[in-house]
Amino acid sequence: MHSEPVASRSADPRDSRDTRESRNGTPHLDAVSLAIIEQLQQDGRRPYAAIGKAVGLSEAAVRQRVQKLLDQGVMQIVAVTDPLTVGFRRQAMVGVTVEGDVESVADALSSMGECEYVVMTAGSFDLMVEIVCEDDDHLLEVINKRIRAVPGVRSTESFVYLKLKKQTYMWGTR
Amino acid sequence: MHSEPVASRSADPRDSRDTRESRNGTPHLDAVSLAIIEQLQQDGRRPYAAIGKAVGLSEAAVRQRVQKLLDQGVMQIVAVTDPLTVGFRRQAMVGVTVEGDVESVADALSSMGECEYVVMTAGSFDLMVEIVCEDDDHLLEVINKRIRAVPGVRSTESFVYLKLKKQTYMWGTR
DNA sequence: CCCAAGGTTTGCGGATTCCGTAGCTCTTCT
DNA sequence: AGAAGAGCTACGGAATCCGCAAACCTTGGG
Repeated sequence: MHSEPVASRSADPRDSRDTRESRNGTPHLDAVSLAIIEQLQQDGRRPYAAIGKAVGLSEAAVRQRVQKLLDQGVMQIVAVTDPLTVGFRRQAMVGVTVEGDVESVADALSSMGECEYVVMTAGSFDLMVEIVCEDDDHLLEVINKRIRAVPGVRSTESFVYLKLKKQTYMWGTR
Repeated sequence: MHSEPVASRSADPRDSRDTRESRNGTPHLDAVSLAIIEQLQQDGRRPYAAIGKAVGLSEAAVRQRVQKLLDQGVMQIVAVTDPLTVGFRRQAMVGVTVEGDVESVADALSSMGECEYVVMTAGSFDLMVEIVCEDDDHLLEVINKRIRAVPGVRSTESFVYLKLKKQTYMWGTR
C-alpha cells in the first residue's frame, strides 16, 4: 500500500477549511474529509492513526473529524449484509406513483420499519422503496395494506428479490 | 442500556455450533452471530468486549466470529453516506429486461464500477441496478453505451434519483 | 495594524482495546 | 477409546482510543 497522503492532490490549503453549507443544507465536505470517508469505506474499523497517515493528519484530528461526520449524519459506520443470508426471506423493490405531495408520502413510508431504503425519483415512478420482510405474508401485508393505505399513493409495482448479486460502497475509491 | 445477554433467548447450546450450509451455499448463522451482527449494525466500531457483554461471549470469541463473518463475506463493516452529499451528482435505479441467461447479464453489470447494487428480481424487470455517477454525461454513457451494449439486455428503464429520504441497516433490531 | 474570538490541529499520558496464542471442552469420526 | 477439529476462555504485550491543554490559523472588528 502507498504511504503517500491521498489528500496531497489538493494543493490549496483553503480546501481544508471550507465549511460552507450547500443549497440542500448538507455540509460541504473538503478533500481531507472525503479521503477519510474513502478510507472508512474500505474498512470501517481502520485505526485512526492509519487513516491519519493516509490522509496527512494526526490521529486526534482524524478522530475528531470522524466524530463530527457521524454527529452531522453525513456518514455512518455499520455492518451490512445480504438480508437473505440472515433470515429475512422476502425482499422487494417497490415503485410508487403519487398524487399530490410526494415528499409527505416519502416521509410516511420512511417511518415504516420494513422500508429500509426510500428515494424520490424522476421517471414512471415517483418513489422507489426497498422492503425487507420475514416472509410472504409479511411482505403482502406491508405492500397491500400499509403502503397502499398511505394517502396520496396512487399505485405500486413490486419487484420481488430473487438474488442479490452485488452490493458495494466503494464509489469513493474510483 | 441493558446488560442482559441478547442471545439468552436461545436456551439450546447446540444452536451455537450449527454451521451447516443452506441450499444456496451461504453459511448458516446461529443466534449468537445474528446478535453480533445486530450490535455492529448499530455501531460498526463498537469494541469487541462490549459486544461480548451484550451477546454473552468473551472478547476473543467475538473477535474470532467477526473475523470469520468478514472472511466469509457474510458481513462487511463500512462507512456509508448519501453519495449526493459527497459529490456524486447523478444516481439512478435502472430496471433491466433480459433475453436469455439473466445471471450472466447480472455478472456483466456487476463488473462495472458504476453499478453499486445489482439484484435479480421477479416482475416486469429481470434486474434492478443502482448506478452512481459523477454527472449527467457520465450517467448517460453508462446507461446508453455500456449497459445496453451487454449481450442479452433487451431494454432498460431509468429512474433518476432526486432525493434520498431513508437509508438504514437496522433490520436486525426489529 | 493589532488583537480578540472561534474553529482546527497537534502532542501528550492514561485507560482501554486489540491481537496472538496456549490450553480446555465438546463433538465427530474411525 | 483415541485422534482430529472447531470453538471458547484466559492472559499478557502491543497498539489504539480518548480527553485535554496548548499551539495554530483564519476572520472580523476596532
